[in-house]
Amino acid sequence: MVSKEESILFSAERLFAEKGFDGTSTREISKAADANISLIAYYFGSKEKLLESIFEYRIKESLDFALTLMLKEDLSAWQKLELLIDKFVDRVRRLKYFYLLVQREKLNLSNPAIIEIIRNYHKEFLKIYQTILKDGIKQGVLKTNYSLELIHFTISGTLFNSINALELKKTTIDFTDKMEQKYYSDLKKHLKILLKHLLGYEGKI
Amino acid sequence: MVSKEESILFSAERLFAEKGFDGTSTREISKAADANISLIAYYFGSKEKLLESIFEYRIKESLDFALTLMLKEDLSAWQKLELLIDKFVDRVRRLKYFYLLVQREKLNLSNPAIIEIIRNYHKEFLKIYQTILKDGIKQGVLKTNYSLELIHFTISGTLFNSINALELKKTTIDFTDKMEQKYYSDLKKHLKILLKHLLGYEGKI
DNA sequence: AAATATTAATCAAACGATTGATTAATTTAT
DNA sequence: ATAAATTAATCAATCGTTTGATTAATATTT
Repeated sequence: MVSKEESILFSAERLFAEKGFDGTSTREISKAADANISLIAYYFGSKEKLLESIFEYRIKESLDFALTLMLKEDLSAWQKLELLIDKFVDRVRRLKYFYLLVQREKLNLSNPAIIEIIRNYHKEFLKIYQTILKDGIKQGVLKTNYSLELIHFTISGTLFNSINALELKKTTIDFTDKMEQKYYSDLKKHLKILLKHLLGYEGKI
Repeated sequence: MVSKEESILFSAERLFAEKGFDGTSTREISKAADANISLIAYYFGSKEKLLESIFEYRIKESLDFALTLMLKEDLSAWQKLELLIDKFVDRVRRLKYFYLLVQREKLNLSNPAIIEIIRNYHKEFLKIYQTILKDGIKQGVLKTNYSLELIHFTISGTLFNSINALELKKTTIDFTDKMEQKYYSDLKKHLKILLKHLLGYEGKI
């Protein structure tokens, strides 16, 4: 059972992702959540704060997702990178509405609280690369002084473009589970190849 | 001198890019364009059709940009790819508002006419890669059977992420012309390195 | 050449509908 | 009985669009 509060949050997340913040009315949200319109103000304060609540909700679970990865000390630097790719792709796939929303807000820059969250999220990601990379160089398995920011732009850009394109394809072509599965495994492989080249890894993928 | 019609189109392009279609009111557009609000309906029919007009206007000049590149038969396949990168980056930089708008509409999928334009644009781009690649393989300078679509996702994803991030950085850091120049030349270099790896080019960049 | 008719461009004002938000009343749970 | 959750009704503000009128430029007729 989801509470009305959660129902509003999840419905808004999907609608904001699909139609944009300004393209979604509070009445639409309340209808989708099967909740009275005034409950938005009751639980979240306003439509704007509802959007911020969505980010806070999703970001919270996102932080330790990366941290737990770093603690797996039995893995090599390259194995960690592979795991990072796999987990990150799965996560974006699972939370596709939220990450659609993130992409939208990245273009918007209108809500300062959300800009700050995104900025921080970006910084955290670079830290993860940094840590793994340092280990990798010490282990002698990675050799590079490539710009981590450019690498991140390439990885996340490829990931989001691919997933968005898949959703677009789905509107005209009937994708079976098997086809979608292959699409995602091809994508993961491609991302690993990119990292391999950019970080100078010479082992097997 | 720009006509009122052009003034409306350019103002709307900038506002739609910065604040989104739904986040921009017709009154805002008319104010920015210094034109009466009713001129939107007079020249374009509606707010929605104004958006479509912006796409038609920009797409028109975009098509022959790619075609003229293909006609330069004195260049090697790799030189064509380098030129493609350079020109494309310059173009996105010059028309940053329009390409912001394109990114927004890629997430939206609500206007069928615009979806079709974007879909077609994507297809044209793949054709360009295809043609250059075929030449490159024949010339023996490129060797690959890599997915052209994944390559395009990587190139355009990196490009857009980088440019968006630059705009975000500008809101806090004071970027000089020199710094921005370096940012873009680093980006071009990075995109060429990506292509080099993915297409199996072994010459100098 | 002068008078008339037609068109294109622009305007202020108003339209009905929808927006996010709030109120006060009511139901439900503790 | 008190507090928390939910509701229907209502608010002022803004939305995209349309209206009828006016001006200036162009085309047609006399």
